[in-house]
Amino acid sequence: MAQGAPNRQSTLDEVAELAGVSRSVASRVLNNAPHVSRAKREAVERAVLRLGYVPNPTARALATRQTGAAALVVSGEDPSIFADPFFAQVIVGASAALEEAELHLMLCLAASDRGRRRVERLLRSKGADGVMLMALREDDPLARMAEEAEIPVVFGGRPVGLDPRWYVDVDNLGGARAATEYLISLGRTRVVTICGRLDTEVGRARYRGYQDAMLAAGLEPYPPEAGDFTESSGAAAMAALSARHPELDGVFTASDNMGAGALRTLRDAGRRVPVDVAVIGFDDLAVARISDPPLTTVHQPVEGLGREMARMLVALINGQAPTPLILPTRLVTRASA
Amino acid sequence: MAQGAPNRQSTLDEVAELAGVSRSVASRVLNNAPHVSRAKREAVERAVLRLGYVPNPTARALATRQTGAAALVVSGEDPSIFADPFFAQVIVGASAALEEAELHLMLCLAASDRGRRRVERLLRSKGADGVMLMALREDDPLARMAEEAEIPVVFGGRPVGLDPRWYVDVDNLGGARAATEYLISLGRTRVVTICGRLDTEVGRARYRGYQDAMLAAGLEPYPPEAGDFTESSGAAAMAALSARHPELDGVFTASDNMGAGALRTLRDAGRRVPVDVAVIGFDDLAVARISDPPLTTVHQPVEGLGREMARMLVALINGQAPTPLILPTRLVTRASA
DNA sequence: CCTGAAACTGGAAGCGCTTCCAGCCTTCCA
DNA sequence: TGGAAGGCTGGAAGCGCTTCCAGTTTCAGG
Repeated sequence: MAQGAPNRQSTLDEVAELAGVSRSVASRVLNNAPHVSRAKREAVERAVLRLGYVPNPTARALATRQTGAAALVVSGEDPSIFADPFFAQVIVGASAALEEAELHLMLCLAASDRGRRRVERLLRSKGADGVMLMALREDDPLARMAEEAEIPVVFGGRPVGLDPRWYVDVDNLGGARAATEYLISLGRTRVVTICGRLDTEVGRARYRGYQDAMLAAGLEPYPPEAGDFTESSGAAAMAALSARHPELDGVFTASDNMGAGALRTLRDAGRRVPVDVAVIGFDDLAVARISDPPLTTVHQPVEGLGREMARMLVALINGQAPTPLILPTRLVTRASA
Repeated sequence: MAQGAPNRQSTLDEVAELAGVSRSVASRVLNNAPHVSRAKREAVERAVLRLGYVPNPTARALATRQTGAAALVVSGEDPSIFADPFFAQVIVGASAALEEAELHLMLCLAASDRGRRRVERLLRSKGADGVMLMALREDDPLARMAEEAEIPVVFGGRPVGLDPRWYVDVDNLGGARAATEYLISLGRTRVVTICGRLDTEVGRARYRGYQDAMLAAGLEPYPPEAGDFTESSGAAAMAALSARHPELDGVFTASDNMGAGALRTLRDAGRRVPVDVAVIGFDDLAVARISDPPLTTVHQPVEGLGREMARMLVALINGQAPTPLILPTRLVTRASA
C-alpha cells in the first residue's frame, strides 16, 4: 500500500480533514506562513504525505493572481529563425534563472499573425506574470502591445526606434568596433562588412561599430552589404562583395553563420583565409569553432543574456526597479584573422 | 478615447451587466456555445469590445480543469545539452502543432535534481494538460514518474529499457544501416563507427544499424567507440580510432557534430576526406552543410519529430487513441562520402 | 488569581469562469 | 386556440486555494 495512489487528485480540504484542522491552517502550513502551532503543522505534513497531496497550481493562481509562469516571446516572420542555436542558449540561461524563482517558462514563437494574436492575448489577459521579448523588428506590432501591457516586460536587445524601460542588451557596437579595429591592427585597410538586417537594432549597431572603427582609423567605411544572419546569406553577400570590391583584404561579418558562409565563398573562389582575406564573425557559436579555418569572432554572453533577462523580469515581478543592462562582448582570436 | 483602456481587468460579470444579460449567457457567447439568441449574442460582443474584455485564463482553467498548456520536458545532466540546435528545431515543430490546438508551450529543462522535482510536481499536480518527454537516459527517474502520471505523456524517442505506450521516434536503426551500407557500396571495407552514448536508445540503435549492415555485407563490425554527440568527443574518438585501426577507410558517426569533429581530426592528421577516409554523419543539421568537406549524412525530420509529438499529445488530450510513430530517415549525399 | 497582549484558529468571502438545471417563452401544429 | 416541443435564460453551485477577520486560547506579568 505505502502512500496510497489516489486515483482522484486529493484536495486541501481532504488534507485538512485528515489532519483534523481547518483548511486555512492547512493552507498556511503549505505556504510556510506563521501562526501555526508545531503540532498542527506536523499533523498537516503527515496528512500531505499520506495522501500524496500536491496543490493545484491553477487554483492557487486564481486565488493569488499570480500564474507562476513567465513567457519568452520570440518574434519574427520565419519560424525557423528560431532554430538558430542562439535562441536555444538564451533559453538555457533564462530557464536556469527562472527556476531559481520557481517560475515556469512559457515559450511563444510569434511568427504567424495568429501567433502574434496569442501573444497579445497573453499580455492582456495576464496569462503570465511577466514577459521577455526578443528579436523585435522595426514596426513590430508586438512592441506596441508590450508597452501597453500591464504586466512586466523585459526586452532582449533594444527594438529599433523604441527606448524600452527595461532591457538587457549586448554591447554590439563595442564588439563590432573591436573586431574591426583588430582587422585594422593586422594591417588590413580594405575592410568590408557583411552586416545583419538593418531593420534590427543588432544589425544597425554592429554596422555602426564597424563604421566607427574605420573612421577612427582614417579609413573610408564601405557601404553596408546586408545578410539575414544565415550561412547562405553570408555566402551570397561575400560573393557580391568580392565582385564589387576585388581589392578587399578583410571582412567583418555580423554573425558567425554569415562568417561561415563567407569562408565558404572565399574558399570556393580560391582566396586564402587569413592570408588573402581575414575574416571575423560575431556571436562565438559552435560553428565558429568548427569552421575551417576556425573563426575569429566576437564572443557575446548568450546564455548570460537569457539569464539576466529572466533575473530582471523576476525583479520586476517582485516589485523592484532594476536598471537596464548592457552585457560586455570580447574578441576571441582564432585562425581566420 | 476609443475603446477605453480599463486600468483594472474587466470581468465577465461586467460584460454581462453592460450587455444586459446574465453571466451564463455571456459565457456561452464567448465559448461559441449554442442556446443564445442572436440579439443577446451581439449585445455581448459589443460589450466585450467596449470593455476590451479578455477572459482570465486561470479562472477558465480552474473551471474547466484544463490548463491550456502542454509541456516539453528535456532531461539530461548537463543543461547545455539543450543548447544543441536539435532541440531548437524540435521546439519549432512542436510549437507550430500546439498553436493549431490553441495550447501554450511550457519548457522544462530538467537538468538539476531541483528541475526534476519540478517536473514531478507538474506531472502530479496536472499543471499541464499533457507532457512531451525527450532525451531520457537509462534509469532516468523521469521515466517512472511519467508512467505514473495521470496526464497524457508522449515520448520523443524511446527511453532505454522502456516500452512506452505513446512515442514518436526516428528510424535510427534504418538510417544507420543505410549509411553504413552506402560506405560499403563505395568499396570501403574497413568501416568503423563513432557511436553515441550507449546509455541512450539513439546511441544503441545507431550502433545496431551499423552492425547489421556490416554483418549483412560479411564484414566484421568494429567494437563501438562512443562519444557524447558533441564535436569534441567526435574529434577525440576519431583520434583513438585512428591510433587503434590505422587501416580504416570509412567512418560512420552517430551525429553530425561528431562527424565534424572527426573531419577535424582527420584533417589535422593529414588524411584526405573522402579519398583516404569516407565519413558519414547523422542528423543533417546546419553543421553538415558548413563543414569542410560538406558532410554526407542521414537526414532526420527533426522539426517533424516535434510536430508529430505535439499532434499525438493533442490527440491524447482529446481522448483519441493514436498509435506510436516512427519517422523515416534518408541519406543525403555530399562530399565527405 | 486577574488582565492584556500575543499567538492560534477556523469560518467565510472571495479569485473569475463554466455548467447544470429548472423555469420561461416562443413557435408551430392540430 | 390549446398545448407540446424545444430553444433561451439566469440562478446557483461549484472548480481548489488564499486570506481577512473575528473569536478563542495561552501565557507572562502584576
